[in-house]
Amino acid sequence: MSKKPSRLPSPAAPANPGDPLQLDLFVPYRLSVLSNLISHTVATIYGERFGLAIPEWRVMAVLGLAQHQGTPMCANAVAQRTEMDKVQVSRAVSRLLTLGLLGRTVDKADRRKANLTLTDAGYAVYQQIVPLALQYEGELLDTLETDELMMLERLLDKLTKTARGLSASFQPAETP
Amino acid sequence: MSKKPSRLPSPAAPANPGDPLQLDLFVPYRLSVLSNLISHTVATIYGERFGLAIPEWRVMAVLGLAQHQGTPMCANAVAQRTEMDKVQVSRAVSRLLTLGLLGRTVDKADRRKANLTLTDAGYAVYQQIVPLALQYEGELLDTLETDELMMLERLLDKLTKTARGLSASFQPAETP
DNA sequence: CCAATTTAGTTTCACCTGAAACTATTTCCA
DNA sequence: TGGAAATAGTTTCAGGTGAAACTAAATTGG
Repeated sequence: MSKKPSRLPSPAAPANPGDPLQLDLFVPYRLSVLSNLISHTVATIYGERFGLAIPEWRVMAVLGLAQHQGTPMCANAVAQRTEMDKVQVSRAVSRLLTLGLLGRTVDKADRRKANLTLTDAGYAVYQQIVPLALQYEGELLDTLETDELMMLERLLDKLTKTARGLSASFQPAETP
Repeated sequence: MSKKPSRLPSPAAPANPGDPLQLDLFVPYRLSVLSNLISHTVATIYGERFGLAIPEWRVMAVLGLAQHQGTPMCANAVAQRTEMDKVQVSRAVSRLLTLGLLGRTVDKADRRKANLTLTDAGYAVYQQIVPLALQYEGELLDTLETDELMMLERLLDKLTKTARGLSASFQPAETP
């Protein structure tokens, strides 16, 4: 008849005033536990075998793809692509430079920018990590049926979009 | 004919050697972005209005429920319930004690333990936060259809279970 | 019984992290 | 032009965090 009863079988939500909240039914909490669990495992894999932390791996991941496509990237572009902030990228890049996995060349046209590329050593590491990462993802998703996998994709997209909206609406934004 | 082609429409997974990995199709990465986005917003809400960080709120959440059920809890039980480690719990508890939101009484029978309870002030804060938390969750999930919501539940459970298994298998476990 | 082990919880240490301040360069526009 | 504002990237600072060491109490078994 009407639209939809605004989440009837709702997760944690009795939503009657005075009702308690059960943490392990609370979606933000559950997502956080899941995400931390995965990140921890993945960090262990990268860390033990390659001495890389997740931010470093992410930088390499986007640069590896850029390399593949022949498009050099500057730190700022990496930051946008990875959704990390520029401080994190700056630090990850400097560690990767020290490790000799990255090269940096100041842009001729705009000397504030520097193009980042994987060195041969960096690309070799990249080519070792990619299959490991995909293998982990594969094992994680292996118990899901095809329809569940499709829905997971869809849910990640929808929730991320909604969460972005809520983030913006809760952090009022400055009006200078 | 056979089981299932082992994730055909797989997310990030071309899985052919040499193929690149596209970060924004990689499920662990996407989950991390989503979870961070949500945690950040939620932390802002709790932080601005109550001066509480997420670990503190989690401790209060489980103690609030325990209170509701008349079951007092010690720090260790809180740690298990929240999936935080005991260090984190210890710190959160001591901050909450300082804020006067928690009371602690050393257990008569086992003087290593201490029962933790929300003070009246703590319970008052708890009762203010719960609706805010549920409201945030509600808004986050509001765009989902009923079937999507049910699938979300199921996916969180399945993935968490699988991730736990993978975590164990990647961190060999000690054999003393 | 009492030494060895286990358990509850705290402290230490070394590192990570985000926000804000800062430098260097470029762009904008009066 | 040339000074104000914007942009790329780094550094600083003030916490937060986990692993490991530590304290205190309780349990175990010889």
